[in-house]
Amino acid sequence: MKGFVFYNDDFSPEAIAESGQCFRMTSPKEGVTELVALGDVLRISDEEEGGFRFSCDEESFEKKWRHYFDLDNDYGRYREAVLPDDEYLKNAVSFGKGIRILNQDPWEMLISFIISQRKSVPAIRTSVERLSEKFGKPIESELGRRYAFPAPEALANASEEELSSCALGYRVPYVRGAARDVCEGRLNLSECSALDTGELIELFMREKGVGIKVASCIALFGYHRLDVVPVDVWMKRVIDDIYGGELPLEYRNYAGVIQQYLFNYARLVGLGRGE
DNA sequence: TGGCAGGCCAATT
DNA sequence: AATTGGCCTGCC
Repeated sequence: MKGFVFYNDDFSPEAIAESGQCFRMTSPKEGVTELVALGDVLRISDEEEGGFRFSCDEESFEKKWRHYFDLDNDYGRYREAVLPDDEYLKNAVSFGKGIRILNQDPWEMLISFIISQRKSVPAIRTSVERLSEKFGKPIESELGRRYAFPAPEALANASEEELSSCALGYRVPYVRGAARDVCEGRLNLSECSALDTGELIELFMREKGVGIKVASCIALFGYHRLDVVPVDVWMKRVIDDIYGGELPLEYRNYAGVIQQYLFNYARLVGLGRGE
């Protein structure tokens, strides 16, 4: 059987797919996860004894996917550093073991999270998928034909009608504006990786349709700024209801990771302490 | 079946 | 500086 088998007990593709940080990763059936990312298609299947079979060769795993899934980072140390009396977070990290913060493409994050406002996760998936089918480059794979996330030029040159047909609603001008800024050099997505986190967020907030929450998602998921906490309605509930208005300062250097465990747990399990 | 979605913008105090 | 209404439309 071809592919490359990887062993790690702190890696759960299915948990990542449901964790709300990515929109093109799904589990068609138990033990199988498929994704389109970085212009490529990948399938991950559970193997015996906690292994994962990646549908790629070892070289592409080492060069591409190891970094994409942040597999060299030890998430155990984050979970072990949970404060002893922080019961809710203890439950959250235990429940969310295997979640990682992906290293996704900043451009895809910019557009995906502009689209995400006032949308449910399934609705976001629908929009991103339609955009890709309409404007993305086809990728022939063993899973069939898939479509890469569209290039900036493709969205910058798209008509309003074409974009509207992807269920973007009032976000059409936001998406097109951001695409044009990237294409025409007003927003350089490579150069801004040199900025410090505050400047990075500030820069993205200059885009129409990008506020503090969306900019924070771009910083965390597109630039791997693990100290950034995107505060959406769920995180607001957690921060207010569980922590009385502020996350403990002890977690500040990796608060984005803690956020991901908390967000995931609150959304999938609930806000009650005992749950 | 209507209300709600992982917000943001612009107008108004 | 802080508050509030309006916004497209898919999904449960």
